[in-house]
Amino acid sequence: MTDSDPPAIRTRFAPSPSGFLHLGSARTALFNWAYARRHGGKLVIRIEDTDVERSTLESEKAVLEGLEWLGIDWDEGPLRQSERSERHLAAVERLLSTGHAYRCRCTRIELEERRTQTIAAGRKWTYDGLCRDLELGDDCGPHTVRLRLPEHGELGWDDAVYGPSGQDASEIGDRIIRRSDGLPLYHLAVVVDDLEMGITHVIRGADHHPNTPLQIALYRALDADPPTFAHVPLIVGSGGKKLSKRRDSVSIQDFERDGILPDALRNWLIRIGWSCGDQEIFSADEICASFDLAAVNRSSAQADAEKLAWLNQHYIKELPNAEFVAALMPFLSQVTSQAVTPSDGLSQLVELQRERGKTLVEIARLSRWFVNDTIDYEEKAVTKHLKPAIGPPLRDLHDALAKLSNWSEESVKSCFDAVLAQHEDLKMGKLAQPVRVALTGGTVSPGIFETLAVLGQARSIARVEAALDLIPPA
RNA sequence: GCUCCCAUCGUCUAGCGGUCUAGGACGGGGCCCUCUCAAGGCUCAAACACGGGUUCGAUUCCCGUUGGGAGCGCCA
Repeated sequence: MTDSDPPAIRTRFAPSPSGFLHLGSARTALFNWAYARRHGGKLVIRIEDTDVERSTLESEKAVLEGLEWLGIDWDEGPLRQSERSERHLAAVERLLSTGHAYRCRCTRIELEERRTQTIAAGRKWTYDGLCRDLELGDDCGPHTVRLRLPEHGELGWDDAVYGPSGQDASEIGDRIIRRSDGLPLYHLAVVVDDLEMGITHVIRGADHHPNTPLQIALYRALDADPPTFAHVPLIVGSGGKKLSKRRDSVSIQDFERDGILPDALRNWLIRIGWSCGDQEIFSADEICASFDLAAVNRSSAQADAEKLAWLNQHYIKELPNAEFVAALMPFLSQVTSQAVTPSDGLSQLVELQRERGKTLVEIARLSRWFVNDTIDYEEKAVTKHLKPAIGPPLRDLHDALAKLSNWSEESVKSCFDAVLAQHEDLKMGKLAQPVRVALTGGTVSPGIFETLAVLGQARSIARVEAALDLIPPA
């Protein structure tokens, strides 16, 4: 590599491990991943776990598993920010020695007092600089360290999404970068980490946009070039309000539990705040081939569950049979107390149910009649369709079905044809629904011949027989 | 309160001064198909927040209003 080569692209995803992978974080991760993949770069994972109160190993695991489930793979990490505090502190010392930072003795209570006064006077609070020129040494007692900002001057950058952005240094004020207990603060840690990890593109939520001027100042004080920043619009809930844990599904695990396919969720997320012509369906490869920061929107977007459902059904319809059966298995187990095992019948059933449900949960629910030997009859269905008049034709159908020596959609259909011919006033609909109730307990199922075929002769006949007994006497 | 950001159908979006009687998708309505439910096909309704400029011409550029959002910690 020569000096003129552009540096290889390195993006990062830096979640704080708060118990689960949040929807918004997941999309940020996806954008970082897509951008790195698109440009042959690397994605680095860094766990921002300096908040010991909230950070646990389990929650870190949950976040990582969420990424894997979504199909997001990374090249380096996970690194832990908590293990890098020496590097952060070294940077503070450097800043101190170059005069870009100074020690501050102001206490929390003093600060709080001055802040409330300023705000009461209707002014924005920035540090008033009391310790700024005191040139306090390390022996000055309990103290924090503050970054020394220029009095004035634009702290600007060209955001890859928002375009030219920035704020005047006077709006920021001298901010604390090392706490009085000696621990580094977030903004300092982030800048040092991104710098030392060689991150070229910081793609993160737009909630960080207002924090960026401070970080620009930090890069300058550290005598380093800032990376490219790209702030992506926030995902909001219905009504444009903040996503709430109560109202909305906010954790990736929620979607998995609700029977959403990872391909569908990934497709849904990538299209929130980003588009590529009229294309709606994006495979992982297509995302990697076409994702572009310049096409990212600037306004926050609502998460639309209906669109996700549609995408999910689309991917359900495309899933290879074996994968579909495997994906459905745990959901089937939830709707029956019987053991569910893969079988030819199950493989066939799944083909019939593909287009009848939008989630795995829904498809499992629609398939209860197949995996359960005991039928839950819907009372309304029974009283409506199992009436005395249907007794004789149903009996005839039963007998015809019982005589069949080869069991198939075609042979079963011939039995229906025969019964219909025998009973002149009987229409297909009048016969099919009672049979459907007999087989499934309800009024909803795939085509009646297909349902019979997949259920098999023995089970079908037994169920029709049982239904015959449910018909009240005339 | 202060600073910053955002603003096209209900929702996600296309549009980068004339191509806009504003396109696509989800959702909604209707029709067709039909043994139920779906799926599928066809079809309809639905938006440039408002007010000023700039311009021969604004959805597109500028300013303001309104509405939303974010940030203002010895949290991350």
